[in-house]
Amino acid sequence: MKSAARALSEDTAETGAQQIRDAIRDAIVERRLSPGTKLSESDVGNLFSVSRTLARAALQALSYEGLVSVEKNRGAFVAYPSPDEARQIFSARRLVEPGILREAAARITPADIKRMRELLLEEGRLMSERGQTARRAEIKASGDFHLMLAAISGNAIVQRFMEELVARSSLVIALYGQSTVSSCGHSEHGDIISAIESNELDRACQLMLHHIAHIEADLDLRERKSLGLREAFEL
Amino acid sequence: MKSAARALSEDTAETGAQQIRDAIRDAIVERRLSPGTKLSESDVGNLFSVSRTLARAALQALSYEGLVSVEKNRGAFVAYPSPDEARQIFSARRLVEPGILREAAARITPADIKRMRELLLEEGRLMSERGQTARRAEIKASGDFHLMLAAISGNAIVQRFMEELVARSSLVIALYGQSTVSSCGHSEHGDIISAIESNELDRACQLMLHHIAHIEADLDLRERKSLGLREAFEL
DNA sequence: GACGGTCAAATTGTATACGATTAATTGCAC
DNA sequence: GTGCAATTAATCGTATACAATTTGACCGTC
Repeated sequence: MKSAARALSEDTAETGAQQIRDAIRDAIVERRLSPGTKLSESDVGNLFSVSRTLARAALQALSYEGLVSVEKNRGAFVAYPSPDEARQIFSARRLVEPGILREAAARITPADIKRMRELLLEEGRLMSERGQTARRAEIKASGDFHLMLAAISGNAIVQRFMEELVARSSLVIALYGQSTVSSCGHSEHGDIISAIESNELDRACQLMLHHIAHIEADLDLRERKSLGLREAFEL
Repeated sequence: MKSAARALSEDTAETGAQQIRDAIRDAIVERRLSPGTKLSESDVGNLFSVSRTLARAALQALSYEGLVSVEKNRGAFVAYPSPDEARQIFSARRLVEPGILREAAARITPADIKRMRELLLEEGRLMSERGQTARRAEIKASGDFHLMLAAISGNAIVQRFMEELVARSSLVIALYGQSTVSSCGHSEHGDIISAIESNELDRACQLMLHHIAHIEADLDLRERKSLGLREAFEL
């Protein structure tokens, strides 16, 4: 759907920096790049065969999305969200997603529901598969559920906001997630769709809030300071 | 409060591009720059005595906030939100602001209330004054009310989102606003504070929604398509 | 005189170059 | 051998330079 949105606006293809940005973002969201990894401008540039100018632009863009943090005169790193940031991310999701759900439910079409069910199926299929590739695809699919709702809501601004929140959630889960299993309770997605379909709006919102709480509950957000040397050895 | 937030993070002062970005943003929000105005990279660079590199970075940053639109190979322009975009902006505000209000109410301190009351006083004072300078200050103060609530909510992510929404709202009002008077019904701000103070949370939310609806109602969002050539001449 | 195409001016897209800041390594003194 | 200081290497911050694209003008032709 992203390519479609890009196609219709034609020259929104813009500059090559966008492609690099998207590539790096995907790598971060799919957790091929770990939080804290240094992203040197030269390295990024060489990797994509462009100058530092474009690499820098891409990194700047990612910093606006909160996926990388650039420190003055030090460089860019894959963001390493603090426990507090993590809480804020999920707090923001609890704030926004019920509203998105209501908007989406008001505009959803049978075709949309069909596509969402297909996405769910794909998600389930990936869940049962083995291997890193499947795991990464699953991570993406699980986020796509929430993004698709945002897309259906028809509000591009809120949609972009959700894209940021979902991406950053992935980082948080990578850092603080405990269970090895999927980031999202898969069945909960299906329940939400069903509730929407049967017009039980309030219940759908409740399910959504529970779903988010469920994800957050799987995190271990204890403040393990970046280098707790003392405790790391003196235990 | 912005300078305070910047001061404590110290080297978040970052690059000179940030300053340029802020300066242009202020100019847009205070409506010294009209929607559609071209922002040539060279001109911006010369104006601030920096190279095109920094000017470009600043414009890119503003485009992420939706305040300027950069068209490939054509340049950057102060954003000219379409009626549909305008509706999305206010729809997003209706979606987010009640939640912000609830969060803020849960954490607000007497000191916060005092500061907000001071802001309200300042707002009222500016409202009675004459002149462009006062008008611009009033615009800013009226937005600051909503931003302060977001700040009190303690969620930096939601806060940033609100900053974007408020800034873009200013653009929309500049374009489609009808009444010459202030962008926001001033008294409504006071009512909201009072409701929060007396712990009437639901009523505060209702007031907020009405307030937003009130702003939107003052707009003339008839589709005057940028170049409705046909209708413009064939009538 | 109107239409079409070619050319020139201006502006953006990208790359490279240079200065500044930070981090690391080496060397020296203790 | 340890700790500090100065130097070196690497990386970022910014400016400049060149290539590509667009825009408006000029000119010839119909």
